[in-house]
Amino acid sequence: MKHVTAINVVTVLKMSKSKLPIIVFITGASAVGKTSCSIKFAKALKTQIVSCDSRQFYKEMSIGTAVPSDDDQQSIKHHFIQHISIKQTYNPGDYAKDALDTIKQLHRTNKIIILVGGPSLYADALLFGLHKFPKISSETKNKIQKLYNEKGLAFLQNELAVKDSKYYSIVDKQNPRRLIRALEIIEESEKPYSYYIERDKPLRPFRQIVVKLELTRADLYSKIESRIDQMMNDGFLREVESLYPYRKLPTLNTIGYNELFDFIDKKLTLDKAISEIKKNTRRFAKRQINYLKRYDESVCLKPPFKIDQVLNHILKN
RNA sequence: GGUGCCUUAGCUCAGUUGGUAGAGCAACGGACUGAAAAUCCGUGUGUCCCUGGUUCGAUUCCUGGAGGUACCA
Repeated sequence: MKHVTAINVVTVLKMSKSKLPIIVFITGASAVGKTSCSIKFAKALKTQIVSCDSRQFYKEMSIGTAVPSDDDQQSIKHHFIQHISIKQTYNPGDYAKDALDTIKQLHRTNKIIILVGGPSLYADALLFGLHKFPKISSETKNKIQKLYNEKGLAFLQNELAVKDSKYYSIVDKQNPRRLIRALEIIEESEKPYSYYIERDKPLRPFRQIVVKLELTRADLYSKIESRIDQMMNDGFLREVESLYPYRKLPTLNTIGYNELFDFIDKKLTLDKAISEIKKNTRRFAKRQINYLKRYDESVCLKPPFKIDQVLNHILKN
């Protein structure tokens, strides 16, 4: 196999058949080593990093979300790290719009941009686009939420079955979030949810290379444990205490923060809270690994996560 | 050393009046188009400590071991 090193990146790009600029999406489970890998690759490619980590967006959260260190952020320019407040509402659609603007700018000077973050709806929204949906007013949100609170899941199921039987046949009927979302769209626009998802998705002006970082389950779990111990040493509890007044905000419904709020409320001992954080992070990692399976066109890397394979992939396709 | 009790899933334990077993937690698998570190769904993974006996059949009853535990010495 032809050996490609970072030194001839320029050559690789010239040889690449595709004229489109490229996004290399570095992803994988929690604690797999995405941050350090992305910095390493960004240095090799002399480019910048866009984050799609939905918890590193927030100014007020840093220890529990493992944001890149100041040194790392100084050595490589990062975008969408701690750019908004937990008091703002922000969703994958907002992010995709913002990030698309930034990426268009960056692609003027860099043919390759690094995107980094766990696999998620935020990453999907940016990389592959979401369908265009109407904006939901807070009145509609409150109305549907109230219906659910007062009349229950079965009522939502019946509503959706009547108003959008097509989507009803494929939706997860036990999941209130899905039903609420669809009913919000219907309420707001008087068109069925399925109408929107049948239309074409917006095209993206770049080529996506998905790079999955992989560790054995045992290695991943032990990295998760030691990372959480490190967070506690770094003062994670103080960070959570400072956010206690905002604990009801949806954004703070997050692994780590939840369990430490319970400790502050004396519902858990500190040891129990920490072991719960570890357990919930393991489960989260499993969900992420599951989600990764949808990216069938991808490059899988095992430690030490070298860039060669990625460059070869760009060359070959 | 003696006596009692215990030994069943990764852990804590239930149970089978003899027909090869089930809860909680953990674990594992999956879904997911604007709350996504969220939300939702599914799965029992087992030399029932070992040994011999009784029995058509023993994880269950009996013999003898082993390990644990409590009390007495």
